[in-house]
Amino acid sequence: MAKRDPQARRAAIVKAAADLVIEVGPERITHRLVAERAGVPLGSTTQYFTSLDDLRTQALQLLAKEIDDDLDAVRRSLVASGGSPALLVDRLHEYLHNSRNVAADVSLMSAGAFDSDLRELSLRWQNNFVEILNEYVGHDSALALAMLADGVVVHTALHGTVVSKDFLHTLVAPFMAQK
Amino acid sequence: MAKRDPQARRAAIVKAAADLVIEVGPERITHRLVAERAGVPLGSTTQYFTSLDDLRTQALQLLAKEIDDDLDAVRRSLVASGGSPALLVDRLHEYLHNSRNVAADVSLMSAGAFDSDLRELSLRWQNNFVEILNEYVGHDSALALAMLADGVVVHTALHGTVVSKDFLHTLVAPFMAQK
Amino acid sequence: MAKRDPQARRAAIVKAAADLVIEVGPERITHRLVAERAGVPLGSTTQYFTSLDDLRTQALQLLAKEIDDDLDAVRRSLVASGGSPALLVDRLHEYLHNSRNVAADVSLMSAGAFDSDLRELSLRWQNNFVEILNEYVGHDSALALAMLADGVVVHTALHGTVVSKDFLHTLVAPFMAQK
Amino acid sequence: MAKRDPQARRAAIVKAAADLVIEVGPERITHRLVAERAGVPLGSTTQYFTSLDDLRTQALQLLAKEIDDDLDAVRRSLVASGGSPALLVDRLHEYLHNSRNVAADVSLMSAGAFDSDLRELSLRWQNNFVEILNEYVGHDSALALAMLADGVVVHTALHGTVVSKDFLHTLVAPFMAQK
DNA sequence: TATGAATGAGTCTTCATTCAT
DNA sequence: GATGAATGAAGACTCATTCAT
Repeated sequence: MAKRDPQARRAAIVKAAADLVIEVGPERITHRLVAERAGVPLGSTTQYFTSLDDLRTQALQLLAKEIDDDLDAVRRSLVASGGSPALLVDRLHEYLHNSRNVAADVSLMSAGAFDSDLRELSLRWQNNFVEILNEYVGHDSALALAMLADGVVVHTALHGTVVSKDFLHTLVAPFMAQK
Repeated sequence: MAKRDPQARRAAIVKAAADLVIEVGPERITHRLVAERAGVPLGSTTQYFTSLDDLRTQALQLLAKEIDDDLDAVRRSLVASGGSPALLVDRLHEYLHNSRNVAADVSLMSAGAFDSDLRELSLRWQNNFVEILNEYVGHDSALALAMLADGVVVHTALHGTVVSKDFLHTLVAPFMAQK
Repeated sequence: MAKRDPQARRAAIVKAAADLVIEVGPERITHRLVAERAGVPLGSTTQYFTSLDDLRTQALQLLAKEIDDDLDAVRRSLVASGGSPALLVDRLHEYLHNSRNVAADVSLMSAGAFDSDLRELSLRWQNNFVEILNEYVGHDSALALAMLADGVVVHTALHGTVVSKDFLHTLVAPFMAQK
Repeated sequence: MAKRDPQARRAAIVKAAADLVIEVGPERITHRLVAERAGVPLGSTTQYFTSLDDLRTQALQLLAKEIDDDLDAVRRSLVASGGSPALLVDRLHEYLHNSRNVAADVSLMSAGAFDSDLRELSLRWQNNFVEILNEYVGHDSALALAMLADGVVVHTALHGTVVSKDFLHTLVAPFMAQK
C-alpha cells in the first residue's frame, strides 16, 4: 500500500472498509478487519479517521457515491432514449446483476434504519432516482418506481438471484405511461 | 419477573431482546442490555440460550411471528372481501402505521442480508404474503405486490412517515386486476 | 485473592490502587498495574469501577480516610492533654515518620490541584485539622498551624527526611498560645 | 512560529509545554498538545528533545526559573527595606495573586514528589528562599518561613483564593524577629 | 533542517461466556 | 435451577517515537 501517499492510503482504507461493509454489514467492521483487508498497519486506520463511526460513515459515503455514479448512467440512458420503459428495465437488470450495488443498497438501508445520522445518506439514491424519473413520469409514478426498485433490490439481496427482464417489465410498465 | 416460571421468564427475555432489536438493530444487543430490559439477572440470559447469536435468532423469530399474525389478519380481511384492492390498501396502511411492524421488517431484512442462516426467516413474510395474494391475483402480480410492500416499508422506515392511502392505491391497483 | 468475595476483592483492588498512587503518583496508575499488584485478573479491575478515574478517586478516598483516622488519634491526644503543644509536636513528628501519610498527603494535593472534582477530597484533612485545633486556639492560629503542617509535609516528601521535634516545636509554638 | 530561528522555536515549545504543565499537570502533557499550543508542527516537538520526559523536565525548569526571577524581586525588596516583615508580606501577597506562580509551585511539588530526578528542581525555590531570608533571620526561622510559604501556596492552589495580608502578617511575624 | 506520515506498543473498556455457590 | 462473580479475549483509541522526504 503506497507509502508516504496519505491521499492514496486513506482512499485504500475507505475502500477496504466499504468492501467489508458489503460483506459483513455496516455493524461488523472493526479497525483490525479493515487494516488487514487494506494491507495497512492497524495504526493507519485510526490515523485518518476520528473514530470507527467516522470510518464507517465514510465507507457508506463511498458506496453511496458509487451508486450515484451508476444512477448517472441510468439518467443518461433515459435521456438518450427519451424515457423508454425498455431502457429502464435494461438498466435496472444490469444494476441488479452487480451484486456490489445490491449489497451497497442494503447496507445503506440498514445503516440508515438504525442510525438517524446516516438516514440522509441512505435516502440519497432514492431521491436521485425520483428526480431522474420525474422528467418522464409524474411524481407519484416516480416515487412508485423508486419504491419498486427498493423492493426488488431487497428481494435480490435476500434471494441471491435476479428476476427476469420480463418480470421487471411487468413491474415497471404500469408506472411508465408517458407524463 | 416470574421467578418460578421458566417458560414465562424465557419468553420475557426473548420479548425484551426483540424490543431491543427493533430499537438499536440486531447487531447491537448484548446480554446485559437484554437482562436489564427484561428485568432479569444477567445469568438468565445465558441460561436459556446457547449463545447471543441464538438469543438474537429467537428474537428475530418472535418478530417474524408477530408479522405472521398481522399478515393473518390481512388474509382474513382479503378472504372476507373477496380480494378487494381497497381492503388491501386499508390493511397495508394500518400495517405501516404500526412502527413496530416496520422496524421488525427492516430488522429482519438487514439481519438476513448479512447472515445466510437468517435468510429464510427474513423471507418468510414475503413468501406468506405472496401465497395469500396468489389466491386473488396471478403469481407475478403477487410477487410484484410483495416487492412493492417491501419498498414501502423501507421507505416508511427511512422517512419516518407513512404515505397516503391514495398513494398506496396508486401503487397497488395495477397489480390487483382480478385473476 | 479471596475468590467469590466481591467485598474483599473490591477492597483489595482499591488498596492496591492506593498503594500505587502513593508510589508512582495518582496520574500513573493503570488497570494493569493495579491488577498485578492486587493479584487479580485484569477484568476484575474494571468489574467494580466504572472507569479508571473512578478507581483512582476511590483510591484517593481510601488514603483520605486513612489520614482521617490518624488525625483522630491527634484529636484524642489533644483532648487528653488539654491542648498541649508538646503533645501536638509529638503526634506531628510521629505522623511525619509514617511515609505513607506523607505520600498520601502529597498525592491528594497534586490530585486536587489539577482536578477540581478531587479538590474537596484533598481539602478534607486540612479542614478537619483546623476544626480540631480550633478547640484550643483561635481560628487564625488553627489555620496557620494547618498551613504549617502542609508545608512540613511537602518538605518531608521532597527531602525524604523528617525535621527534629525541636524544630517542630519552634514552628508550632507561636500559634499554640492558649485561646 | 519563527521558521528560521531554531533557538526561538525551541523556546516557544518549552514555553508552551510549561503553560500546559500549569494547566493540566505535569503528567498530562503530550507532544501533540504542546505542538498545537506552540503553533509548531508535531515534528518540532521531538526534534529538540530526546523524549517527552526531557521536554517535561525542561518545561519544569522554565517554571523554576520564573519563580527564581520572582524570588529575586523579593530579595531586592528585602535588601532595600532591611528585612522588614511588612515588605515580605507585601511581596508574598503579590506572589500568591499571580496564579501562574502558584500553579508552577504546585507542579514542581507534585513532579518532584514522584520523580526523584526532579526533586532537586522542585527544592530549588525553597533553598533560595531560605538563603535569602537567612540574611535577616536565623536559619530555623528562614526554614520555618519557607515551609509556611509552601503551605500557603498549597492552600491557595486548592482553595483558589488568596488569604489577606493581615493573615499573612500573623503567619510571618513570629519568625521575623530580627536576627 | 523540518515535517508529518507511519507504526505498534500499550491503554481503557466492554462483554460473551463460564461456573462456583 | 438461579445468580452474579469472574475471566480473558478483543475492540477502540492514543500517542511516543521513528524516519522518509
